[in-house]
Amino acid sequence: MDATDRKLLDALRANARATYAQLAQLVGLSAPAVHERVAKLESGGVITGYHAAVAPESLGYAMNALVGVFITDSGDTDEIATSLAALPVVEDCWFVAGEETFVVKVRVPDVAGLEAAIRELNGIKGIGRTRTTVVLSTKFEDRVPAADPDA
Amino acid sequence: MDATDRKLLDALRANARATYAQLAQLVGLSAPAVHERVAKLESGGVITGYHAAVAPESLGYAMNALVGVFITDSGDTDEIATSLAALPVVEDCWFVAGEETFVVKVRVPDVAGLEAAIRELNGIKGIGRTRTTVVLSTKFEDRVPAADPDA
DNA sequence: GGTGAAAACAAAACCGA
DNA sequence: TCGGTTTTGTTTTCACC
Repeated sequence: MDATDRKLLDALRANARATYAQLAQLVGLSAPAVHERVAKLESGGVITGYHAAVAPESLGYAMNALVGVFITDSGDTDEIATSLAALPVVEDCWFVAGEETFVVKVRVPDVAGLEAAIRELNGIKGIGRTRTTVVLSTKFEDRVPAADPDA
Repeated sequence: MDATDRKLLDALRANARATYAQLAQLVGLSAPAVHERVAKLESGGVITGYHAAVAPESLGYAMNALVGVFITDSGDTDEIATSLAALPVVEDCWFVAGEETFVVKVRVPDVAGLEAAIRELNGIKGIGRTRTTVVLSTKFEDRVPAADPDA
């Protein structure tokens, strides 16, 4: 992983549909050379995928919330994580060291959807109570630090 | 936005570098027709971008944490949001209705980086105190509900 | 929304430092 | 080992139906 690789990573993070010719011009190499580097970044597990970002409101999901999950004394964290993964409303799931055991981010259409989501969460075996923090607005999201220090 | 558009969205979310020919085969249309649909989804603000997902550990960021930000009586939320945006360690920033005013997710290399991040946050004008919840492991992340109900 | 042709691009084999 | 060049097949993009 040299400076060229980091430049390629930043370029692909900004636009995953950039052509190899465009990337080649950016880093001053030929297109096949860039292709080879990107292939190595993919197979080496540095690049884990390419994803289109979709405006959630366009799909009718206008609301989200952070929910702290407190487990019961007998709750099994692996089992609970599996149950959380089975709920489509749960967008992110972090196992944390804090007051709660998990923090999840749920994405719902409206308050009725939020109520349903919280009821679903509270119904999961091993979950004691939840603490919900409603997101009023997302200032920014998914802003990974630049790979290239001169960016 | 019909069922075909939703299928295209899901396909591009799974693989943003899919070719129009591949997408065309998936939805049973011609490549130019798919191209036109995708262009409309882009210009209509449904697709907001295409991003390569990079394993944070590959860039030396092995740790992250959720930090609740409590503001002082005189704190201005817009001003604070701007200050938070200026910190590269802050990956996500939500303005919330709860005990805290903001919740941010920070991405750091190690505990020393976390300490530096918390010090930085506490140094911002208008921020009173912070409450940090260390993420032990990310069970999953950025899992937007499928656009296509039959997926 | 489909078709077809021109231009651009991607992937592979091969050559050179 | 890494990058450049060439070649071949695919894809994109445009005009037109």
